Amino acid sequence: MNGKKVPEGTISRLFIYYREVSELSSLKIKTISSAELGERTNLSDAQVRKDLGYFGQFGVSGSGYDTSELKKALEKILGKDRTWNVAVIGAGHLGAALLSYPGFKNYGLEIVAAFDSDSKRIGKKLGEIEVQLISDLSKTAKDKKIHIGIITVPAASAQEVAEKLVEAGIEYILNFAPVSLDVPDSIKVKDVDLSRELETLTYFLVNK
Amino acid sequence: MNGKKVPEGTISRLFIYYREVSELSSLKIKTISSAELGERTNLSDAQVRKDLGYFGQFGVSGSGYDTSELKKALEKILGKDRTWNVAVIGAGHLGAALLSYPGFKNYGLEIVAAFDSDSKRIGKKLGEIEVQLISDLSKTAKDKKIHIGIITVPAASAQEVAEKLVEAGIEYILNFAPVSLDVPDSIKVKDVDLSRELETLTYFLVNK
DNA sequence: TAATCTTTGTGATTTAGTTCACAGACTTTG
DNA sequence: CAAAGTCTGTGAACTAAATCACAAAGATTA
Ligand SMILES: NC(=O)c1ccc[n+]([C@@H]2O[C@H](COP(=O)([O-])OP(=O)(O)OC[C@H]3O[C@@H](n4cnc5c(N)ncnc54)[C@H](O)[C@@H]3O)[C@@H](O)[C@H]2O)c1
Ligand SMILES: NC(=O)c1ccc[n+]([C@@H]2O[C@H](COP(=O)([O-])OP(=O)(O)OC[C@H]3O[C@@H](n4cnc5c(N)ncnc54)[C@H](O)[C@@H]3O)[C@@H](O)[C@H]2O)c1
Repeated sequence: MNGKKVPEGTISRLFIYYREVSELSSLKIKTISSAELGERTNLSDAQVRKDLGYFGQFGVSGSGYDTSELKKALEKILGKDRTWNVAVIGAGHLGAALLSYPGFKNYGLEIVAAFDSDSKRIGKKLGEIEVQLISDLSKTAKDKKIHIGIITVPAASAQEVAEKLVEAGIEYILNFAPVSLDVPDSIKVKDVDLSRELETLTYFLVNK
Repeated sequence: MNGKKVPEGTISRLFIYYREVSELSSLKIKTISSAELGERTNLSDAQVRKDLGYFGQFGVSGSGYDTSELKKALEKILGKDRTWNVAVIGAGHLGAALLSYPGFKNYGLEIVAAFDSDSKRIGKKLGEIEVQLISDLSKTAKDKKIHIGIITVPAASAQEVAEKLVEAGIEYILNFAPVSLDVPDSIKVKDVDLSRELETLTYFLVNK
């Protein structure tokens, strides 16, 4: 990697390239050009090359990228050699959908715990995970080495839950509640605001 | 609105401002400055002013924005005076979570139909919606004036479903499947790639 | 009503990210 | 093996978006 700052968009796209070359490699397709890879991912050839360029030189002039080598290189860059433990807070509809999704494992993500405040839900199994009382969060987070917390509680409880996650030592939060969370700078939060994604579409529907 | 092109990020943030001033207005808080509004939404005061500036002048020097007036102005800008009909394709875990979410209504979004290809699911009620066979899509889309389609089918079926949505005359797609969809330029697609959101977080976990 | 304070609206500046474009590396063809 | 063709890697140019910074408008104070 050269010294330059890597845009977050680049990181996100590397995961797309990774999926694509994994597929290609398993199909025994040996090489691919940046143009073809861009074609398959709806990105430009220049974008593909520039993104990879932040981390080194992986291609061969005149032929392109060796799929299995690029796959290996991306695994190293992206920390794909290990699994990340995740906790879901809020075992409602959305939490249940996430807990039942087997696909995360393929991406090196493992949901290892689920929490709720509603005593009626405690002890129930969702997927392979038994729902625990939210007060166990701190202890379980440490025991199970949980790195990421997903907030799927109602908006009104989200800030409170975020604070509990911070207290439990979790530094990365994926937040599905439609509120702006207030957390220390050291904590990275990503918001997934589904209503807003849809609403934004409607604007373009009106103004096209 | 002045003639300049409005960034998509601005549109998305307007919905955040809208939520906030709705809340403030209902709390009988009469005015708010860009600095305070920014504080509450984790955005800068300059960002707030610039975003609103694309659409006109809504503030008063020295005191700020009148919450109920700004709310009304945003309603107009954002097309909040009407409801948008939405269809969910794929009545599995994620589709079920979306169908059971009552919150969309508050945002002017109404899920009016759900489709699946699995005959075991047809006829079942999820929330208030009965799951229909995917072959009914085209007719129902027209009858119910559906504008937006949400894809919650497995990755392998997503492209096929996207084509059916296009065929049914739907122009806006929210895609949850982790694949790049190939659709005509006139169709607007937004991807919500949950695995990738989480994976992107793990990169920063490794490289901090 | 004058002086002071607050806050907007917006050009100018800065920062970030994408696309261009081409020299040079490697491959293929005849 | 030389000529033509392909494709990478990367500065340079461009585009988009965020932040700055301040004049002007209005509010507040005394
Ligand atoms: N379901 C959707 O499709 C959808 C769509 C858009 C946004 N969201 C957002 O996602 C979040 C979850 O939605 P949902 O449909 O799963 O809601 P839900 O009501 O089905 O589930 C919420 C769960 O959180 C639990 N909970 C409440 N307070 C808690 C606390 N303090 N600690 C621990 N658990 C607590 C509840 O007991 C419940 O089980 C909400 O913020 C919602 O706005 C959901
Ligand atoms: N559940 C999650 O938390 C989660 C997380 C990340 C990504 N996703 C993605 O979201 C999508 C849906 O996930 P899910 O967990 O709800 O899956 P699921 O298997 O529970 O549901 C998929 C549904 O789609 C239906 N289906 C399949 N092919 C179809 C077709 N051609 N036409 C109509 N219906 C069809 C199936 O019958 C099934 O009911 C997948 O692409 C998945 O990768 C889900």
